[in-house]
Amino acid sequence: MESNEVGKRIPTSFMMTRSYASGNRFPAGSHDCNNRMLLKVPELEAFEEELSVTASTLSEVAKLAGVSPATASRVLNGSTRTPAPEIAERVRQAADTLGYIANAQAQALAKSSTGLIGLIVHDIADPYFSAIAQGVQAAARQERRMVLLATTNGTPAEEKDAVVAFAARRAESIVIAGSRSTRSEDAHANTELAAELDRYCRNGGQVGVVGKPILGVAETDNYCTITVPNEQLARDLAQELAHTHKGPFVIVAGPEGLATSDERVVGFQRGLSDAGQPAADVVHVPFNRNGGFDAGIELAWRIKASDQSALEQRLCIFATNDVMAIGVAAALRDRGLRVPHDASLAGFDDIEWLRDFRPALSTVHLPLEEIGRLATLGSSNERKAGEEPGPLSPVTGKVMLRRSTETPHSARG
Amino acid sequence: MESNEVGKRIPTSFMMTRSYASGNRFPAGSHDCNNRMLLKVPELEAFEEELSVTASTLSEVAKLAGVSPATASRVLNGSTRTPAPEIAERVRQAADTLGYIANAQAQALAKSSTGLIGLIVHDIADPYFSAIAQGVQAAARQERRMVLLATTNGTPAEEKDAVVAFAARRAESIVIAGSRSTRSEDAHANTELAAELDRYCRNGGQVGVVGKPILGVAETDNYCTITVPNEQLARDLAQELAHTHKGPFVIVAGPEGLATSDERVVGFQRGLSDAGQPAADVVHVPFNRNGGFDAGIELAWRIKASDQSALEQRLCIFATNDVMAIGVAAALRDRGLRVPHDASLAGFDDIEWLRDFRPALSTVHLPLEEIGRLATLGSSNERKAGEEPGPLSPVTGKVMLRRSTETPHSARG
DNA sequence: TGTCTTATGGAAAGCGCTTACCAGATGGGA
DNA sequence: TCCCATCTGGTAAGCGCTTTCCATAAGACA
Repeated sequence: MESNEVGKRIPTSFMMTRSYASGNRFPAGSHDCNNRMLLKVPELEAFEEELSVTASTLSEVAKLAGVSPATASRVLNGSTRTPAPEIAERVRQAADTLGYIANAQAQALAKSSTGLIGLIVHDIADPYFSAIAQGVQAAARQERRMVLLATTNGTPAEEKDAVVAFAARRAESIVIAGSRSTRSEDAHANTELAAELDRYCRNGGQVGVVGKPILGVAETDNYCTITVPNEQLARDLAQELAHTHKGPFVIVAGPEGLATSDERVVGFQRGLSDAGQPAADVVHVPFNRNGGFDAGIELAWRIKASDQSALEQRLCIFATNDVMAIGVAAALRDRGLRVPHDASLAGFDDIEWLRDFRPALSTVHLPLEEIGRLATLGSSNERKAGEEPGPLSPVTGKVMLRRSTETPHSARG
Repeated sequence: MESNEVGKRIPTSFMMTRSYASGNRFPAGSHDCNNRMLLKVPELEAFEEELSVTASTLSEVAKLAGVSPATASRVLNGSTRTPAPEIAERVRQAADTLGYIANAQAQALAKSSTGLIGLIVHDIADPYFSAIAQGVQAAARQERRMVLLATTNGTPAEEKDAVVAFAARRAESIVIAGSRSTRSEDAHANTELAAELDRYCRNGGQVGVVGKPILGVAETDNYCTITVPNEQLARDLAQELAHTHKGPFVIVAGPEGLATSDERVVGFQRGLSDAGQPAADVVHVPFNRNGGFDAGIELAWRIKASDQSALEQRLCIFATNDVMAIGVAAALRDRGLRVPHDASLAGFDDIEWLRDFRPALSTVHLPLEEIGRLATLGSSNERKAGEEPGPLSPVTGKVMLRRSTETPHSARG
């Protein structure tokens, strides 16, 4: 195929000018200051189909409809001004013929509103986060926005990267879920995250945080926190458990410095103390199923070493989240111990898919999906007129005592 | 506050010209052909902070660095041309001072490449999908792209909407997971979905489908299917089960017309027939936990009505996915029946978080995360040079026989 | 019939970038 | 010393839209 160098200087001959664009990739466009390429007529047929290779543009539609791009825009993409019905129909027709799909990027640039909302989670495969994601997604749909997803493994550095990426994409709001780390080795990354978030807010971005506010971010109107009363709930849980459980308590917690876990530990201890019980031992392990499993192995050892017939020696294990609790349960089972027969076990979160787990796990119910929804809505511009900027409708949880913490009727044997 | 009507006709007085943009929302910009607004000096201080309200632009950086935007672009956003080190440094410095973050929308428009990948799932809270999402996310990160998420509840109509939305955003590829529906009431929506997908492909978009190719989409190079050998695997499973199980089989399937489920049903039946067993009864329920539960209630009834001491009457239940199997298990337990004591139970997918479920569920392992990764990579332009365009590295599953299908040693009682 | 207001379509600027092309500078070889 | 190839930064066009402003047409009213 003979193709001339592209250039506006080349005089248009009888050859047809054709839309070329960058190869045939989707987001088409070329940057020859003149993106028309010249092809010889004989070759034309072969490329007939490629003609449509470039997504059609508003002006193409306009041209086909015989109107100006302004008019086409007005009819196709809602505006205060509504062109005459007859014209509108023609435009719509043209758009249909061409299979026109507005370029959201261009619209975003022109209107400076992207309809994007960024979601940052530790791990989308974790049921805790996927439940929240569900809520975010639902809220986003309701507001006709799209969600951009980023997973970070819980490292502040990656969270920062995600914030930057979202900021670059001009997401209108960012929802960030997942416990903050207060560990010293994360301090630097945390500061950077805060700075980035802060800048994002100052630039008008809205952010919704699930859990603790991120340290160092100015609490502006665009900064909304969905506070989960972890401490209070853990305290409630401990108190309720202390009611029936007479033996020692052990807490299987996440790494020290993981805010959510820490809060739950503190609350639980406080609850014990309220009930006149001695403080619980705390084991720190990774904040996931395997962490729980490892802790469970340890504890199994301890349980076996104790006098298993003495009710006052029976252990009550509190894992700071459900997934860890499951790990603990698996480990105990693996070691031939039974819950609640040989030990009580409680978790936190009330992950939905655990409802069929047996023994049914005592835990603290958190309305995860609702939390996601609130964080999204809270970080939405919709929430402007006449609402307090503070933590909107605080999330409430509920202690759920189930089988896993029932005290066996008789002494164990 | 006194503010004049904006307009270029207003002569600049001693008043300061200030960047205003649309409110103080992030993706700033205004369309007064002149987006400078005039504020009286006294009011100025109050808005001092807002000055930075508009994210800074490349030209601002360029100006500050005393270079042209072209140069700034070249140093900041990688190009073949690298300006002199001294200049580059100055630009970087300026960018830093201004807290410049490139506007990805604008870049996308100019470069016509968005780095976006769209993911369509039925339900992100479903562990099956969240596992796939995990893989997609991982692959996306690897290719430095971002994922846009859409959930559809499995309805083709919403899937179509999602495709359109992604096309509008000029996502470079779309990964679509979740069973296709072949039900007649979905036929229309399916056609539309196919048409949309087809157009998307023709426009150069890449699509990766998990499971069955979508009917009616031309199989072009940009269309990649990650085929899951559902039928074969279900067949394998049936054969293995038939080895030890002597009683009747029942299949708890999703709605008729759900491709994935249908395939598994067909495969299972074939496996039974291979093994010389009569075909299984099929119960159709929703393709989720509750569907399984309902079916389980039914089956419990049937089990109880049968002679529970006769091994030849013992039921083996195959649920076409793990989540349904869990529902069945829950229902049986609810009715006082035990697995595998009173019936065998098998699922499909090998959802990760079921590993701690007891009795351990026999199932077919599918590398879900890998599937997500493959679908993403497969629909990536990276996969261009010298690779077959067909279904790349077919996914392989594996039958996992576990406790839930063990035949009790003695007759039941 | 003439003037004024109100609708309506179009021209064009601009959103924030990238990049083809250009012009000026620099250096090497003849 | 002159010419040419090479390098570098800048200029400006253009990505695909939206929206302001303008011109014109159409009524409204006196």
